[in-house]
Amino acid sequence: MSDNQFKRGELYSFITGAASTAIARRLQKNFKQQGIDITIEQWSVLYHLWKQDGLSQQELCNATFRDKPSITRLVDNLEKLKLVTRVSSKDDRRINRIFLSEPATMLRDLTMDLANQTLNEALVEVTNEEIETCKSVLQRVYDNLK
Amino acid sequence: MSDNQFKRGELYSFITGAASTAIARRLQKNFKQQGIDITIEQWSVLYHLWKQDGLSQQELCNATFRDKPSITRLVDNLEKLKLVTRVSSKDDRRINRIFLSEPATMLRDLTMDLANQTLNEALVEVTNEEIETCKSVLQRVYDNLK
DNA sequence: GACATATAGTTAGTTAAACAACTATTTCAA
DNA sequence: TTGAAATAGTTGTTTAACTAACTATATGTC
Repeated sequence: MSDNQFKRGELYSFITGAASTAIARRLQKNFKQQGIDITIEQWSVLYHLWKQDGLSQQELCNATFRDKPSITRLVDNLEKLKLVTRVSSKDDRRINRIFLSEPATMLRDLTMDLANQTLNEALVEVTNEEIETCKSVLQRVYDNLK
Repeated sequence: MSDNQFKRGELYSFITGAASTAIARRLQKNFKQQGIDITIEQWSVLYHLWKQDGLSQQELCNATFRDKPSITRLVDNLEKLKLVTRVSSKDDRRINRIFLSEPATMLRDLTMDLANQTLNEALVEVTNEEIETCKSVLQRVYDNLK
């Protein structure tokens, strides 16, 4: 294996996403400690609905980088939990708009606080400048591949 | 929602791991195009065995950040594909050592090349200095949470 | 030596991701 | 206006992650 390959090999963590996995696991643990029984994936859907309620499933696909079957099943499970409801659009009956329930609305502030707290735990000893660099690089990586 | 929370909200991508997900998807696609029918998760196990053959399942857990059931099933599937074999240790019969098969050994160079190629696609327009910063930050994040 | 404890791995159940194949509805063009 | 193509969503199948509960083996202490 060439030196070049060896050096690249150190980028293994870029592929595995160890850091984001660790953050997601910690956030899940922090949710659980507060008695909040939703998955991080479900939370990520709620996150976008808190920003704008009534998104279609396709819009949720785009927002969360998930495919349509994934969103179908996440919405299925969120409906079972009575956190959202599907409402078929009158204008275009192919479209389901997803609306937050009262209990889901109430989860917003607490879970956002827990997300901030988790990020603070994660970013100890990381400067704002470094964070900006990471955000910028991760965005470029995403754009390069999409 | 306070300004502070709004700013933090932009760190959403740190939680979702959109960039590493995108890299993994692209690598999977590149494998498939070359007729290589293994998952990225299976590849990540082989990756560590290529560095050191005969690791125990527990050592694979540590190396890949996975829990024991996940490794049990990944090794199950790799065995079905005839890419590895479990060998019970004589010294300590609780331990399985996992050894690469001949076909798995042959996959090494091709898949490493594809991983490098995928990272090159991902890191277009990213400087070496930025990469170093990201690696360092992601490592600190991981260490902060483990 | 015996028993408590720790360690290595497996099994079961739920949730999620990826892919392919499918239905229903809308759009658009001949 | 009709029929092809595009769009929105669902279903089925396989693989994987996480938790909890489990078995088997080893360790260490009294």
